[in-house]
Amino acid sequence: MSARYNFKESESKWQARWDEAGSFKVSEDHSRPKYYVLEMFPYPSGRIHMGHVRNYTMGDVVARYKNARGFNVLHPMGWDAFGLPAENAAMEKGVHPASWTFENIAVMRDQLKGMGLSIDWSREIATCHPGYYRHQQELFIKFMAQDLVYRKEAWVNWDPVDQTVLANEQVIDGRGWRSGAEVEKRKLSQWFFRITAYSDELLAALEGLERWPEKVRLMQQKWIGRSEGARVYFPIAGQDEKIEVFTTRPDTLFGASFCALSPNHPLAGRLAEADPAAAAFIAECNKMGTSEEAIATAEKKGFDTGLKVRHPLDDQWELPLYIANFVLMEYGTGAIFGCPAHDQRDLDFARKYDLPVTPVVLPPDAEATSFAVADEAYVGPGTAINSRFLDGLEVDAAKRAVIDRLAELNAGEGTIQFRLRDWGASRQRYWGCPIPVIHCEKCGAVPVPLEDLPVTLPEDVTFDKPGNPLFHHPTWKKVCCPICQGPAERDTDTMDTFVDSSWYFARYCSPRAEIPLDREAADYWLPVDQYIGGIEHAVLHLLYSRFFMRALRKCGYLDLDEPFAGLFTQGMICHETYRNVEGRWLSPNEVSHDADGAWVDGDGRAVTVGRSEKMSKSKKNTIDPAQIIQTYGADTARWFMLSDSPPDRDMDWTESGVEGAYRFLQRLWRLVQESAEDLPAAGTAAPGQMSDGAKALRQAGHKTVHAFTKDVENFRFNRAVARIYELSNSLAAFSPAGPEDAWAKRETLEFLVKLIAPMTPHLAEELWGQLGHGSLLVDQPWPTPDPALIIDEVVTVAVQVNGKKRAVLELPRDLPDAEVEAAALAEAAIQRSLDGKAARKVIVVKNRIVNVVV
RNA sequence: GCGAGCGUGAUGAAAUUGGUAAACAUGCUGGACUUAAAAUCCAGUGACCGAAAGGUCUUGCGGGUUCAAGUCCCGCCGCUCGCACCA
Repeated sequence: MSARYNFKESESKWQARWDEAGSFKVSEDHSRPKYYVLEMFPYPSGRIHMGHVRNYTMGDVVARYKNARGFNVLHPMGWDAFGLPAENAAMEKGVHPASWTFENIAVMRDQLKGMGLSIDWSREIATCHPGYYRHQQELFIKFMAQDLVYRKEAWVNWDPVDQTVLANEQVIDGRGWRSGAEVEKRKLSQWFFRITAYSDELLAALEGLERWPEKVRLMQQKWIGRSEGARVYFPIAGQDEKIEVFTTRPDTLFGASFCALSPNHPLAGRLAEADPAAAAFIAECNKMGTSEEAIATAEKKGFDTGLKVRHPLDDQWELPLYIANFVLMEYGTGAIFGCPAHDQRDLDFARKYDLPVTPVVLPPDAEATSFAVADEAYVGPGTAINSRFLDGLEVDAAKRAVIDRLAELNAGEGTIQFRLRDWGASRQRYWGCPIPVIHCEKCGAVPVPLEDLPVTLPEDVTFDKPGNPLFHHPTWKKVCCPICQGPAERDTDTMDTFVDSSWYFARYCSPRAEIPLDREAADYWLPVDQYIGGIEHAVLHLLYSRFFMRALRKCGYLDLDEPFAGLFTQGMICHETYRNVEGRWLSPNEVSHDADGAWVDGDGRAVTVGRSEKMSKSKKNTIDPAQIIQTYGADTARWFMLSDSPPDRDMDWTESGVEGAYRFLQRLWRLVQESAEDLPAAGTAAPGQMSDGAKALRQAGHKTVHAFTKDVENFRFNRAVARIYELSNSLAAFSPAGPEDAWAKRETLEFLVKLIAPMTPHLAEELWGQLGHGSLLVDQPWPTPDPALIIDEVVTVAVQVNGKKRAVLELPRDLPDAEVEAAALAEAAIQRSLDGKAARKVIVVKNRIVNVVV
């Protein structure tokens, strides 16, 4: 018997045992309820980071817990393996993206296995493998047939550094989400997923996602951005053309004083061809930055086209038509009507160009004769004024009335506008899923016949010039048209990597199937019961996946709307930051304490300690999990990850915290070592008599099982960990007075070991063996507390006088209120506080508190 | 600007959802063991007054509701995140 727990030996031993036993391999089993636990799959960057450790530890706790509860648990792992970094590595280091990626996967797979995760590795997938992406190509073709994928020429966000198109979701503050380069506008022919076909459904179904964080649902709701309003037509005076406008406030139509076009509006473009001044104005608008600063400070500017438009409800009424810098082509129709009295931007614009400001909504407490708008537009509720047939109507009624009238006159109609736009998914990159389409001059864009899939990536590519290596490849794109057999060209774009991650969770159900999804497997396992990952995917990945589910349904692959029934978003891992005297960032292992306890760098120079921030390479405040696992073991890393900080909150990684976790696990091991010999044999029946101390210990054990279980169910892992500390303190303080007491100790120790099993599985297996069991703990059921033992017979009741605690009483549980009151008033400390005064009122809260009011 | 969240000891945090504020841990202080250190074990640790018994104060700030407020309501202050010229 050694004096210390040898985690290295133990961890590899148990990992091998589980592997031999096939403990985590699962298949469809209709005799048991299923549970699908999934953590967001990693990008194979080369090494796992602390965020992975936290993510996969939490998922593993859920998976192992559900397994012990008798569920058939699917817990798979794979690789989000396409993407730009592989191409960057190819350019920088001259390695092929494929070999770079697969080498990274090999390293990271070993690292993850070292964590002791309960993963069914037989289901591993990599999105860059033809065995995966060939099915994605099939899906793409099926989507095309259902009109869920289409091609159009569009203004796109062009990242000049990465030389590729970005989706709107990937443009952050006018910059590429990956490169950080300022995004340009370009017009290109692109493939789009028709996500807007489901705008309404994606929005409405959010409500049913009860096990999703409110925050994420709200973000998606805003992103989809539904607004009700009207489309209104303004005929151009003297021409046979009309301007189409979207408004959410058709009730303010009689307050209109101008119309304005976006600089990118087709009509604006035509005007610019004839008018150099208009062209100059548009050029100026396009130059303006899209950064948040530029937008916030931008002045409203317009260019008077000289054209007039006629009011849709009064053809004698003409309004000036401007081109205005604040009108977006991407939203609505790219044209607006301006009602300055009730829209702040319109008001700013009207003041600058001296246009009329007519109030048409009267606030509830204002006088029609005196109400006027000065510098602030009125956007609140009220009744219509100066609005002819609408006068006197409330805003909502006025909206309905005006929409009816517009419809009668063929001058407009009620409509619903979404902010969400179709998902542009073409990328001018090599390391992605090739778009399975052939372009033929005669036949157009022709899908590759299914029997010709996969369209594989050529291996002989070069990365010596910017742009798309597939496009530069000498032969790859030259093919025959599948329809007319004439010369044709492959589409040389690849799919956005978010396509890969939009259905991988479904592929895990039948990872080796010859078809994209095996219907039976998908029906059994889906939806994912618990999905866990970072909040950064709140919109992109989670919205695309929800769309994909519906698209798959439409193509007949499965019959489900929502991919993720439960979602948990974890917090980030933070660490202190360090800078040397020159202000350069230093990593935690470049700094140390000197003799006086001050931080110094390797040369003994002073180091400035900054606040704790999200671990990042740029600030060099990362800790390598591999090093931690090497030094302290996987269980310590896992235990610390779950301790202290609530899982949805950011947590601080500290050396002392890890050491504390390590010491505790050692302590648990010693606790079992020291007790094991004196315990009755495993499985011995409960004795009749035991000491009060032993009874109290049993009670503590059963209560802990009860509370711990609830904590795990509710993702309160930090609280669960604290309960283990409490129970182990009780155990350490307990010394059995005889064999009956030792039985209680065994029961409690076994509870403890079973409870920690999902969190520190290797140590738990080891201790289970030490307690004399030959079975694998991973096959043991979750413990069940005795309901009789989780209720106290004696309760502690606080007694207050006027709300201030004056005494604490130990009373039998459920004592009648009158007796509790009598006991409280009889207490000396209470009598002293009352100081002879009579109680005016006594409030008794059962088993909890008494408040004496004087 | 709009929306959401948060604010509790030296620190990470608990608080049965309106009922004993600070569980558990880290750190720190003292002690035991040791030639010494580490490890381990024991005790203490919100602030103030007091020798003690005990008392007073305390959950960002100010009000309110209530027998009772960290928790509910109103108004400020601060921090974090998301969206942002969305008609």
